[in-house]
Amino acid sequence: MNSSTSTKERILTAAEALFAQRGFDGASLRQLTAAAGVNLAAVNYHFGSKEKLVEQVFKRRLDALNQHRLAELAKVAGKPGTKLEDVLAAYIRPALELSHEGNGSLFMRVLARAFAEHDDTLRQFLSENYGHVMKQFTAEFARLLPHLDKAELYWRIDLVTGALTHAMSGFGMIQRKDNVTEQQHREQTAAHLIRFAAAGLSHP
Amino acid sequence: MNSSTSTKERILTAAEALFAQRGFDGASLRQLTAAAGVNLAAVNYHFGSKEKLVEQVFKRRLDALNQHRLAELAKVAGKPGTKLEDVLAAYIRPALELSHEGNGSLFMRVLARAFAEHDDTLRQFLSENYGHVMKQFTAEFARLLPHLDKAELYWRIDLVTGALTHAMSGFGMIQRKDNVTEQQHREQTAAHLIRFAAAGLSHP
DNA sequence: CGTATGCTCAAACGATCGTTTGATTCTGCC
DNA sequence: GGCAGAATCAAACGATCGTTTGAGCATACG
Repeated sequence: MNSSTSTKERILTAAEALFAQRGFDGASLRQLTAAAGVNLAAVNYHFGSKEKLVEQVFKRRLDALNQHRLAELAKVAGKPGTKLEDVLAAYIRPALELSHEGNGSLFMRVLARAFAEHDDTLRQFLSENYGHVMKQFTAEFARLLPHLDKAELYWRIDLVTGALTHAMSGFGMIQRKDNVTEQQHREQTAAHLIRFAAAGLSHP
Repeated sequence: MNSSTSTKERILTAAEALFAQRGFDGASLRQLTAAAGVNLAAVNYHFGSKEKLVEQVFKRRLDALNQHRLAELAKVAGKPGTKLEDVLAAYIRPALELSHEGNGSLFMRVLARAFAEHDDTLRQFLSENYGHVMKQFTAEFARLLPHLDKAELYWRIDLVTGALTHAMSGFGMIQRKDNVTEQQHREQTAAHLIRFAAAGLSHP
């Protein structure tokens, strides 16, 4: 049924890369299928439409991300010794580590782009996949920050998410230097982000 | 030469709104000119091309934003009594207040979208318009945070910018309630952001 | 008044888009 | 081997895109 990698998988990988570079509208199916080495009609045959393909590109990565995040959260949630930094690490590290799986760093740009596209159907799709994850994290944050009321906590988590999204997309001034590996850079980013977020979350 | 508002101005205003809703690629010149009440050919006549129009949409707002930011910074930079929150206010408030000028809130989405689009020419354009502003703010931050080395400071400013961009675009969980005006909501956002950023910037 | 200039307009151009079609090739099973 | 269904292919479809064209209208100046 498959060659070394299936047509479907090759399309998803090429789509992720091309969407990251050119955007969802900017990347045409002709560029996409050419990069994947498949026929133009393959996308509509396997996915039904370009829009469905976009959803699948997201689903493939977001399912893994959410699973990873919740697994890390489960290790520390509710435990007596848990620190704020531990929960932040469970929230932040899986997102940044997504770039370690093949071509995952491109997905970060896709994700950041999706946030900006502000497309309602896509936004709803993300909300459905993110909703229960955010709920669990918020509950644990609330446990560790009992002096904050709910509204105040929501504000601060939102700002943390903003900083994380920004850092994930790699748009900022901070660029990886040639003498550090991508993994080292990611760990630096995570460490900075966790300390920054912890200070921003817990200040009186 | 002009009607009540000139064709050029009507195009710019309609473009800003439509770009925010549909994106740069998603908004067609036919939708745009129809919304502006002008002829289809007017865009190419007055701006030369769609791409030039995009640049002008940015330039109109970014010039005002940079001017406003630098004016606020000049009030506090180098002064002995200046607090970190004062510099952050000069950095953050003009960005959020951009939404008070007509239809300015739509521009925030356009800006956030431009960050995500990652288009190199647009990125370079933003860098050229932002570069000297960031330099001046960074210098003042460095003065008030002498215990941070340059690399550490860059990291933290980058994260602040991420949180600001996120808050500006209004993508987060935090939505304006019906019982608060837009101005009140913007001031709440600014206050939260400044305190959050101050804690994240100045932590040991 | 005549004319030059700036602007607007309907119409068309070529290009590219996502999608569909129908024939062809590949694959697994009896 | 032969057949059924899945998969791939080249080709074309209609729609929409940004841009260009050339005629028509307005305004200002001699």
